[in-house]
Amino acid sequence: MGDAVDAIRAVWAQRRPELDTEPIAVVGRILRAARFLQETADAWLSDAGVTRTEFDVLSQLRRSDVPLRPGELTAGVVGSPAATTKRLHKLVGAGLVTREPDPADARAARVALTPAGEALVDELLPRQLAAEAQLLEALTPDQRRVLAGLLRTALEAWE
Amino acid sequence: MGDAVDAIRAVWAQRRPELDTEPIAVVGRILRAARFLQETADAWLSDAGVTRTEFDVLSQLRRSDVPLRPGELTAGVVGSPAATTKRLHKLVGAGLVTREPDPADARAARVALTPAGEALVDELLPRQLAAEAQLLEALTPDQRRVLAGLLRTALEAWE
DNA sequence: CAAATGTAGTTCACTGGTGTAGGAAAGGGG
DNA sequence: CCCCTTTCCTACACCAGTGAACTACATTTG
Repeated sequence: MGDAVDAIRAVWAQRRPELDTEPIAVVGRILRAARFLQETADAWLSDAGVTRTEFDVLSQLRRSDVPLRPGELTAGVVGSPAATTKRLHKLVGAGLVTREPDPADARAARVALTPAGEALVDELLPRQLAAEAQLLEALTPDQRRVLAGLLRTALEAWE
Repeated sequence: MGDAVDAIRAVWAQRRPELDTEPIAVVGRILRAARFLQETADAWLSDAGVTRTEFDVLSQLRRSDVPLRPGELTAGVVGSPAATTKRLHKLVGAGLVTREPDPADARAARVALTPAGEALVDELLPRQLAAEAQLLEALTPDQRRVLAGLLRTALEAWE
Protein backbone atom coordinates (compact mmCIF):
# COMPACT_ATOMS: atom_id res chain seq x y z
CA MET A 1 0.00 0.00 0.00
CA GLY A 2 1.30 3.43 -0.73
CA ASP A 3 1.03 6.60 -2.68
CA ALA A 4 2.97 7.90 -5.67
CA VAL A 5 5.89 8.91 -3.49
CA ASP A 6 6.21 5.42 -2.09
CA ALA A 7 6.21 4.10 -5.63
CA ILE A 8 9.03 6.41 -6.66
CA ARG A 9 11.08 5.46 -3.63
CA ALA A 10 10.53 1.77 -4.34
CA VAL A 11 11.95 2.16 -7.84
CA TRP A 12 14.99 4.02 -6.56
CA ALA A 13 15.54 1.33 -3.94
CA GLN A 14 15.71 -1.21 -6.71
CA ARG A 15 17.80 0.78 -9.14
CA ARG A 16 20.23 2.37 -6.70
CA PRO A 17 19.97 0.60 -3.36
CA GLU A 18 22.77 2.58 -1.76
CA LEU A 19 20.78 5.83 -1.90
CA ASP A 20 18.84 6.82 1.19
CA THR A 21 15.68 8.34 -0.24
CA GLU A 22 14.05 9.00 3.10
CA PRO A 23 14.07 12.80 2.58
CA ILE A 24 11.80 12.33 -0.43
CA ALA A 25 9.15 10.85 1.84
CA VAL A 26 8.73 14.23 3.49
CA VAL A 27 9.91 16.75 0.90
CA GLY A 28 8.24 15.10 -2.06
CA ARG A 29 4.94 14.94 -0.25
CA ILE A 30 5.07 18.54 0.90
CA LEU A 31 5.65 19.61 -2.69
CA ARG A 32 2.84 17.43 -4.00
CA ALA A 33 0.41 18.53 -1.34
CA ALA A 34 1.22 22.17 -2.02
CA ARG A 35 0.76 21.67 -5.72
CA PHE A 36 -2.62 20.10 -5.15
CA LEU A 37 -3.80 22.77 -2.74
CA GLN A 38 -2.68 25.56 -5.05
CA GLU A 39 -4.41 24.14 -8.07
CA THR A 40 -7.58 23.67 -6.10
CA ALA A 41 -7.52 27.17 -4.66
CA ASP A 42 -6.71 28.67 -8.06
CA ALA A 43 -9.71 26.94 -9.56
CA TRP A 44 -12.04 28.41 -6.96
CA LEU A 45 -10.66 31.90 -7.21
CA SER A 46 -10.52 32.07 -10.97
CA ASP A 47 -14.30 31.93 -10.93
CA ALA A 48 -14.13 35.25 -9.13
CA GLY A 49 -11.66 36.67 -11.64
CA VAL A 50 -8.63 36.93 -9.38
CA THR A 51 -5.53 34.80 -9.10
CA ARG A 52 -4.38 33.37 -5.81
CA THR A 53 -1.49 35.80 -5.52
CA GLU A 54 -3.77 38.72 -6.20
CA PHE A 55 -6.12 37.42 -3.55
CA ASP A 56 -3.19 37.25 -1.15
CA VAL A 57 -2.56 40.94 -1.72
CA LEU A 58 -6.20 41.79 -1.16
CA SER A 59 -6.28 39.68 2.01
CA GLN A 60 -3.24 41.38 3.37
CA LEU A 61 -4.81 44.76 2.81
CA ARG A 62 -8.02 43.57 4.45
CA ARG A 63 -6.07 42.50 7.49
CA SER A 64 -4.53 45.92 7.86
CA ASP A 65 -6.62 48.88 8.92
CA VAL A 66 -4.18 51.36 7.45
CA PRO A 67 -2.98 51.71 3.85
CA LEU A 68 0.15 49.73 3.09
CA ARG A 69 3.13 50.57 0.95
CA PRO A 70 4.11 48.36 -1.97
CA GLY A 71 7.19 47.23 -0.09
CA GLU A 72 5.11 46.01 2.82
CA LEU A 73 2.92 44.07 0.44
CA THR A 74 5.95 42.48 -1.17
CA ALA A 75 7.27 41.43 2.22
CA GLY A 76 4.04 39.71 3.15
CA VAL A 77 3.45 37.85 -0.08
CA VAL A 78 5.61 35.60 -2.19
CA GLY A 79 7.28 37.25 -5.12
CA SER A 80 9.62 40.00 -6.13
CA PRO A 81 8.98 43.72 -5.91
CA ALA A 82 8.45 43.75 -9.65
CA ALA A 83 5.68 41.21 -9.27
CA THR A 84 3.95 43.45 -6.74
CA THR A 85 4.11 46.37 -9.15
CA LYS A 86 2.42 44.34 -11.85
CA ARG A 87 -0.22 42.96 -9.52
CA LEU A 88 -1.06 46.41 -8.23
CA HIS A 89 -1.47 47.69 -11.78
CA LYS A 90 -3.97 44.94 -12.44
CA LEU A 91 -5.82 45.43 -9.18
CA VAL A 92 -6.07 49.18 -9.65
CA GLY A 93 -7.34 48.58 -13.16
CA ALA A 94 -9.96 46.21 -11.79
CA GLY A 95 -11.10 48.83 -9.30
CA LEU A 96 -10.28 46.70 -6.28
CA VAL A 97 -7.47 48.84 -4.94
CA THR A 98 -6.43 52.48 -4.86
CA ARG A 99 -2.96 53.92 -4.75
CA GLU A 100 -2.16 57.43 -3.60
CA PRO A 101 1.12 59.23 -3.08
CA ASP A 102 2.50 58.82 0.41
CA PRO A 103 2.72 62.30 1.99
CA ALA A 104 5.46 61.12 4.32
CA ASP A 105 7.73 59.53 1.69
CA ALA A 106 7.54 60.63 -1.92
CA ARG A 107 9.22 57.44 -3.13
CA ALA A 108 6.46 55.21 -1.79
CA ALA A 109 2.70 54.97 -2.19
CA ARG A 110 -0.25 54.22 0.01
CA VAL A 111 -2.27 51.27 -1.23
CA ALA A 112 -5.74 50.59 0.12
CA LEU A 113 -8.79 48.48 -0.74
CA THR A 114 -11.74 50.06 -2.48
CA PRO A 115 -15.18 49.11 -1.14
CA ALA A 116 -15.40 46.65 -4.02
CA GLY A 117 -12.11 45.08 -3.02
CA GLU A 118 -13.20 44.83 0.57
CA ALA A 119 -16.48 43.23 -0.42
CA LEU A 120 -14.63 40.72 -2.60
CA VAL A 121 -12.40 39.55 0.22
CA ASP A 122 -15.33 39.38 2.62
CA GLU A 123 -17.19 37.21 0.19
CA LEU A 124 -14.33 34.98 -0.95
CA LEU A 125 -12.43 34.35 2.25
CA PRO A 126 -15.11 32.46 4.19
CA ARG A 127 -15.83 30.37 1.13
CA GLN A 128 -12.13 29.61 0.75
CA LEU A 129 -11.80 28.63 4.39
CA ALA A 130 -14.82 26.37 4.22
CA ALA A 131 -13.50 24.62 1.14
CA GLU A 132 -10.10 24.10 2.75
CA ALA A 133 -11.74 22.79 5.90
CA GLN A 134 -13.53 20.24 3.80
CA LEU A 135 -10.31 19.07 2.19
CA LEU A 136 -8.75 18.71 5.62
CA GLU A 137 -11.47 16.34 6.71
CA ALA A 138 -9.22 13.72 5.20
CA LEU A 139 -7.49 13.99 8.59
CA THR A 140 -8.91 13.80 12.10
CA PRO A 141 -8.79 16.96 14.24
CA ASP A 142 -5.94 15.46 16.23
CA GLN A 143 -4.01 14.65 13.10
CA ARG A 144 -4.50 18.19 11.84
CA ARG A 145 -3.13 19.61 15.05
CA VAL A 146 -0.09 17.36 14.94
CA LEU A 147 0.53 18.13 11.28
CA ALA A 148 0.29 21.87 11.84
CA GLY A 149 2.63 21.61 14.81
CA LEU A 150 5.28 19.66 12.94
CA LEU A 151 5.20 22.04 10.01
CA ARG A 152 5.53 24.97 12.37
CA THR A 153 8.56 23.40 13.98
CA ALA A 154 10.19 22.94 10.60
CA LEU A 155 9.34 26.43 9.40
CA GLU A 156 10.66 28.03 12.56
CA ALA A 157 13.95 26.29 11.98
CA TRP A 158 14.09 27.31 8.32
CA GLU A 159 12.96 30.91 8.34
CA MET B 1 5.43 32.03 20.49
CA GLY B 2 4.63 31.39 16.90
CA ASP B 3 5.60 31.64 13.28
CA ALA B 4 4.33 33.89 10.52
CA VAL B 5 1.19 31.80 10.07
CA ASP B 6 0.29 32.19 13.73
CA ALA B 7 0.75 35.93 13.36
CA ILE B 8 -1.59 36.07 10.39
CA ARG B 9 -4.22 34.04 12.21
CA ALA B 10 -3.94 36.29 15.26
CA VAL B 11 -4.70 39.35 13.14
CA TRP B 12 -7.70 37.70 11.56
CA ALA B 13 -8.96 36.66 14.98
CA GLN B 14 -8.90 40.28 16.00
CA ARG B 15 -10.35 41.74 12.83
CA ARG B 16 -12.99 39.12 12.07
CA PRO B 17 -13.49 36.95 15.15
CA GLU B 18 -16.31 34.94 13.62
CA LEU B 19 -13.99 33.37 11.02
CA ASP B 20 -12.51 29.98 11.81
CA THR B 21 -9.02 30.21 10.38
CA GLU B 22 -7.92 26.78 11.51
CA PRO B 23 -7.45 25.52 7.91
CA ILE B 24 -4.78 28.15 7.41
CA ALA B 25 -2.71 26.54 10.13
CA VAL B 26 -2.24 23.51 7.93
CA VAL B 27 -2.70 24.77 4.39
CA GLY B 28 -0.73 27.96 4.85
CA ARG B 29 2.17 26.09 6.33
CA ILE B 30 2.23 23.46 3.61
CA LEU B 31 2.38 26.22 1.02
CA ARG B 32 5.11 28.09 2.85
CA ALA B 33 7.18 24.98 3.43
CA ALA B 34 6.86 24.02 -0.22
CA ARG B 35 7.90 27.47 -1.30
CA PHE B 36 10.96 27.34 0.91
CA LEU B 37 11.98 23.87 -0.23
CA GLN B 38 11.56 24.75 -3.88
CA GLU B 39 13.62 27.89 -3.65
CA THR B 40 16.36 26.03 -1.84
CA ALA B 41 16.40 23.18 -4.34
CA ASP B 42 16.34 25.58 -7.28
CA ALA B 43 19.34 27.40 -5.90
CA TRP B 44 21.35 24.20 -5.68
CA LEU B 45 20.41 22.98 -9.11
CA SER B 46 20.91 26.24 -10.92
CA ASP B 47 24.59 25.89 -10.12
CA ALA B 48 24.48 22.81 -12.31
CA GLY B 49 22.63 24.65 -15.06
CA VAL B 50 19.32 22.81 -14.85
CA THR B 51 16.01 23.84 -13.39
CA ARG B 52 14.17 21.71 -10.88
CA THR B 53 11.56 20.63 -13.39
CA GLU B 54 14.24 19.65 -15.89
CA PHE B 55 15.94 17.68 -13.18
CA ASP B 56 12.66 15.95 -12.48
CA VAL B 57 12.55 14.81 -16.08
CA LEU B 58 16.12 13.57 -15.95
CA SER B 59 15.44 11.72 -12.70
CA GLN B 60 12.41 10.05 -14.12
CA LEU B 61 14.42 8.82 -17.09
CA ARG B 62 17.14 7.62 -14.76
CA ARG B 63 14.61 5.61 -12.82
CA SER B 64 13.42 3.86 -15.94
CA ASP B 65 15.64 1.36 -17.71
CA VAL B 66 13.76 1.76 -20.97
CA PRO B 67 13.25 4.90 -23.05
CA LEU B 68 10.08 6.80 -22.19
CA ARG B 69 7.62 8.58 -24.41
CA PRO B 70 6.89 12.26 -23.92
CA GLY B 71 3.44 11.46 -22.64
CA GLU B 72 4.84 9.23 -19.94
CA LEU B 73 7.16 12.01 -18.87
CA THR B 74 4.28 14.45 -18.73
CA ALA B 75 2.30 12.07 -16.55
CA GLY B 76 5.12 11.72 -14.04
CA VAL B 77 6.02 15.37 -13.72
CA VAL B 78 3.99 18.46 -13.05
CA GLY B 79 2.99 20.44 -16.06
CA SER B 80 1.19 20.29 -19.36
CA PRO B 81 2.24 18.37 -22.46
CA ALA B 82 3.40 21.63 -23.96
CA ALA B 83 5.76 22.15 -21.06
CA THR B 84 7.28 18.72 -21.64
CA THR B 85 7.86 19.55 -25.29
CA LYS B 86 9.77 22.69 -24.35
CA ARG B 87 11.80 20.99 -21.67
CA LEU B 88 12.79 18.19 -24.01
CA HIS B 89 13.94 20.70 -26.60
CA LYS B 90 16.19 22.31 -24.04
CA LEU B 91 17.52 19.02 -22.72
CA VAL B 92 18.25 17.70 -26.21
CA GLY B 93 20.03 20.95 -26.99
CA ALA B 94 22.08 20.57 -23.84
CA GLY B 95 23.08 17.06 -24.86
CA LEU B 96 21.53 15.44 -21.80
CA VAL B 97 18.81 13.55 -23.60
CA THR B 98 18.17 11.90 -26.96
CA ARG B 99 14.91 11.49 -28.79
CA GLU B 100 14.34 8.94 -31.50
CA PRO B 101 11.24 7.95 -33.40
CA ASP B 102 9.27 5.20 -31.76
CA PRO B 103 9.20 2.22 -34.14
CA ALA B 104 5.97 0.97 -32.58
CA ASP B 105 4.04 4.23 -32.79
CA ALA B 106 4.97 6.89 -35.29
CA ARG B 107 3.17 9.63 -33.33
CA ALA B 108 5.36 9.19 -30.30
CA ALA B 109 9.09 9.29 -29.60
CA ARG B 110 11.50 7.41 -27.43
CA VAL B 111 13.35 9.67 -25.03
CA ALA B 112 16.45 8.45 -23.23
CA LEU B 113 19.33 9.88 -21.23
CA THR B 114 22.69 10.39 -22.86
CA PRO B 115 25.73 9.30 -20.84
CA ALA B 116 26.15 12.95 -19.89
CA GLY B 117 22.60 13.12 -18.63
CA GLU B 118 23.03 9.95 -16.66
CA ALA B 119 26.23 11.23 -15.12
CA LEU B 120 24.52 14.48 -14.18
CA VAL B 121 21.72 12.75 -12.30
CA ASP B 122 24.17 10.41 -10.60
CA GLU B 123 26.15 13.37 -9.43
CA LEU B 124 23.29 15.66 -8.43
CA LEU B 125 20.83 13.31 -6.84
CA PRO B 126 22.94 12.19 -3.86
CA ARG B 127 23.91 15.78 -3.22
CA GLN B 128 20.29 16.82 -3.34
CA LEU B 129 19.23 14.07 -0.96
CA ALA B 130 22.00 14.94 1.48
CA ALA B 131 21.03 18.59 1.47
CA GLU B 132 17.38 17.76 2.06
CA ALA B 133 18.32 15.39 4.86
CA GLN B 134 20.17 18.22 6.50
CA LEU B 135 17.15 20.49 6.30
CA LEU B 136 15.01 17.78 7.83
CA GLU B 137 17.25 17.61 10.85
CA ALA B 138 15.01 20.36 12.15
CA LEU B 139 12.78 17.41 13.08
CA THR B 140 13.57 14.24 14.99
CA PRO B 141 13.43 10.94 13.11
CA ASP B 142 10.15 10.14 14.82
CA GLN B 143 8.69 13.47 13.86
CA ARG B 144 9.74 12.95 10.26
CA ARG B 145 8.01 9.59 10.17
CA VAL B 146 4.82 11.03 11.61
CA LEU B 147 4.90 13.98 9.23
CA ALA B 148 5.43 11.77 6.19
CA GLY B 149 2.62 9.50 7.33
CA LEU B 150 0.12 12.32 7.81
CA LEU B 151 0.94 13.83 4.44
CA ARG B 152 0.53 10.45 2.81
CA THR B 153 -2.88 10.05 4.40
CA ALA B 154 -3.95 13.42 3.07
CA LEU B 155 -2.55 12.81 -0.40
CA GLU B 156 -4.21 9.42 -0.68
CA ALA B 157 -7.53 11.06 0.05
CA TRP B 158 -6.94 13.86 -2.44
CA GLU B 159 -5.46 12.09 -5.45
C1' DC C 1 -11.82 -1.62 -45.54
C1' DA C 2 -13.40 3.10 -45.36
C1' DA C 3 -15.09 6.45 -42.29
C1' DA C 4 -15.29 8.13 -37.89
C1' DT C 5 -13.39 8.65 -33.62
C1' DG C 6 -9.63 8.87 -30.43
C1' DT C 7 -4.73 9.56 -29.12
C1' DA C 8 0.17 11.75 -29.16
C1' DG C 9 2.56 15.46 -29.59
C1' DT C 10 3.85 20.11 -31.24
C1' DT C 11 3.15 25.02 -32.23
C1' DC C 12 1.71 29.55 -31.04
C1' DA C 13 0.05 33.56 -28.70
C1' DC C 14 -0.28 34.85 -24.16
C1' DT C 15 0.45 35.34 -19.00
C1' DG C 16 2.52 35.85 -14.60
C1' DG C 17 6.86 36.18 -12.50
C1' DT C 18 12.03 37.27 -12.41
C1' DG C 19 16.43 39.87 -12.41
C1' DT C 20 18.70 43.80 -13.73
C1' DA C 21 19.13 48.43 -14.49
C1' DG C 22 17.72 52.83 -13.33
C1' DG C 23 15.34 57.07 -11.46
C1' DA C 24 13.99 59.54 -7.73
C1' DA C 25 13.77 60.60 -3.02
C1' DA C 26 15.65 60.04 1.81
C1' DG C 27 19.43 60.04 5.04
C1' DG C 28 24.10 60.80 6.97
C1' DG C 29 28.68 62.55 7.42
C1' DG C 30 32.31 66.13 6.38
C1' DC D 1 24.91 72.59 2.66
C1' DC D 2 26.54 69.18 -0.79
C1' DC D 3 28.04 64.76 -1.79
C1' DC D 4 27.60 59.84 -1.12
C1' DT D 5 25.17 56.00 0.05
C1' DT D 6 20.96 53.66 0.79
C1' DT D 7 16.06 52.79 0.16
C1' DC D 8 11.80 52.36 -2.57
C1' DC D 9 9.79 51.43 -6.45
C1' DT D 10 9.22 50.92 -11.56
C1' DA D 11 10.31 49.69 -16.59
C1' DC D 12 12.17 46.41 -19.59
C1' DA D 13 13.73 42.27 -21.58
C1' DC D 14 13.36 37.63 -20.76
C1' DC D 15 11.69 32.80 -19.33
C1' DA D 16 8.95 28.86 -18.08
C1' DG D 17 4.44 27.34 -18.32
C1' DT D 18 -0.51 27.32 -20.20
C1' DG D 19 -4.62 26.44 -23.19
C1' DA D 20 -6.29 26.09 -27.59
C1' DA D 21 -5.80 25.00 -32.22
C1' DC D 22 -3.62 21.82 -35.24
C1' DT D 23 -1.11 17.78 -37.56
C1' DA D 24 -0.29 13.20 -37.87
C1' DC D 25 -1.00 8.71 -36.73
C1' DA D 26 -3.69 4.79 -34.55
C1' DT D 27 -7.89 2.31 -33.60
C1' DT D 28 -12.54 1.17 -33.62
C1' DT D 29 -16.81 0.33 -35.97
C1' DG D 30 -20.35 -0.38 -39.15
